[in-house]
Amino acid sequence: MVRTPILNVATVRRLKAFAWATDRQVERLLSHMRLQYVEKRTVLFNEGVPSDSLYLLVSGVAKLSLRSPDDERVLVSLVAPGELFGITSLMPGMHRAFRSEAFSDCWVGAVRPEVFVTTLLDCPFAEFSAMMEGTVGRWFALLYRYTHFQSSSLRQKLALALLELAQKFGVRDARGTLLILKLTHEDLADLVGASRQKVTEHMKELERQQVLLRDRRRLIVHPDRLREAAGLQVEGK
Amino acid sequence: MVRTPILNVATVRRLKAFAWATDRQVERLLSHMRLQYVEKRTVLFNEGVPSDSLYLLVSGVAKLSLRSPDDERVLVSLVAPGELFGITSLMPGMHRAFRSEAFSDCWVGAVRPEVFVTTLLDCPFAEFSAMMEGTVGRWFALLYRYTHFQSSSLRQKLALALLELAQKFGVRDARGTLLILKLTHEDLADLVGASRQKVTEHMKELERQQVLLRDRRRLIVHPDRLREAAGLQVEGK
DNA sequence: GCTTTTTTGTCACCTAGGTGACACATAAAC
DNA sequence: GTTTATGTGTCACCTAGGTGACAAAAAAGC
Repeated sequence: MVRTPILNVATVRRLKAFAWATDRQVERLLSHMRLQYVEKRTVLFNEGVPSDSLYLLVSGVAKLSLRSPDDERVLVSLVAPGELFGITSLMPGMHRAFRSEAFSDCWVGAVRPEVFVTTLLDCPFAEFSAMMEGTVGRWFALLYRYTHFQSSSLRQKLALALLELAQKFGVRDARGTLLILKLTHEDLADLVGASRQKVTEHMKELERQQVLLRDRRRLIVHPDRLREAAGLQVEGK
Repeated sequence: MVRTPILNVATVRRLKAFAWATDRQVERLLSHMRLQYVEKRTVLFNEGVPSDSLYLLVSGVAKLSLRSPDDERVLVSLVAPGELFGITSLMPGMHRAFRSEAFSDCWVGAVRPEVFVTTLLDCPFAEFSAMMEGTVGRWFALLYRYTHFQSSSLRQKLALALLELAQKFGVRDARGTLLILKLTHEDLADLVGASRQKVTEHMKELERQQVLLRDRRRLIVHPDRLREAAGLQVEGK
């Protein structure tokens, strides 16, 4: 039998969670928190699903992971007691970036993000989350790219990087998506952490396969074919 | 001669910046924004320095990069017009994570983060930034680890991962920092994106070098020696 | 236009780390 | 305790990608 832990202001302070909040705020927050026991290996949420809860790890160890293009599991992070996780819930309409599961038996507290924000910050949730999205959202994209780089071949990294660039710097064009910046192979190499020579080889190969072409020093990519050529699943935005 | 761009509400809308803000707010924000021309290759800020400004890229392309353990430059991201960057300034006392420089000639608008937050959100800056730190701060640590993984040897990745774990799960002990979780070599391998076998080899080697030891299935690491053994600079927190 | 510098394309060669295989140690299950 | 499953240590071998070198092509300077 498992003993339910007591979750009060003192416990929260010991966990060093919400360090910046007043006792009053913490109390109010706790009254809205559902405490749950999660057995080792149980999945709390999967990547890609809508995110409607914010979690506080009370005890045990949780794990964040993702599935790479070739179906390997990448362990992104281990979560320690006192940490908040499931942070995508603070951004409107954002889906979970990682899968979360219990690495050991855990006690987890869940709150609705609106409650979290309004009790700790006294500002409308919608405004706060728009702000988050507008500022930190970018970093997410970065984190996304880097975590997916782990366990990818150079070819896939290149594809991922080009897709990101197409999204940021691309304009539609009769032949595909034109990147409005002049990139050398060396720039690309620095971006994906590879040598210039290998990047040249792969770029040539990609041109041969018609997934991209060059007009002087400007790249034109074909996102769908690129995703396909790299063996990434073709996903709707 | 370079023509100074006009920065008004219409321009901001076209750039799709601050999409969530009202015209009134944008106007107020712009009145506090210093517009500056940054010539290609000019460094706007370096990693590690205190961060006191938030930037909006108005035109051109900016670049975020960092110096890896073995002194290579990692290109972390290219910034497109309309993007905010220098986001560390939204977290109290946080230093810049990346170097930022102009990838092409740029026009950049700078604001003080307090002004940014208070005009767009109507909530005290200190509260907002504490909140940011408490929620998103964790991701930064992740992004930090992953960007530094780029261009590191397995040995260094392992060291980086163990240091992070020591910080999260470590308790001081006569012999060093004891990690209060049971990790298999396979877990570590998943964490750094390597094969189990090679992780075993490197762990053995690290034990031989006395930078870590094992008590049953618990690790005890010596952070300073670990940093040294991996050729990471020993930096003050 | 011509010259100089930067970028591209392609070699041949080398190394870090992946893979499979298997023996041994440790821990969990009963 | 015994059995079974899970982790560890260490091979020999293979492959993706790094390195250096150099010629051809493009850009940039002038």
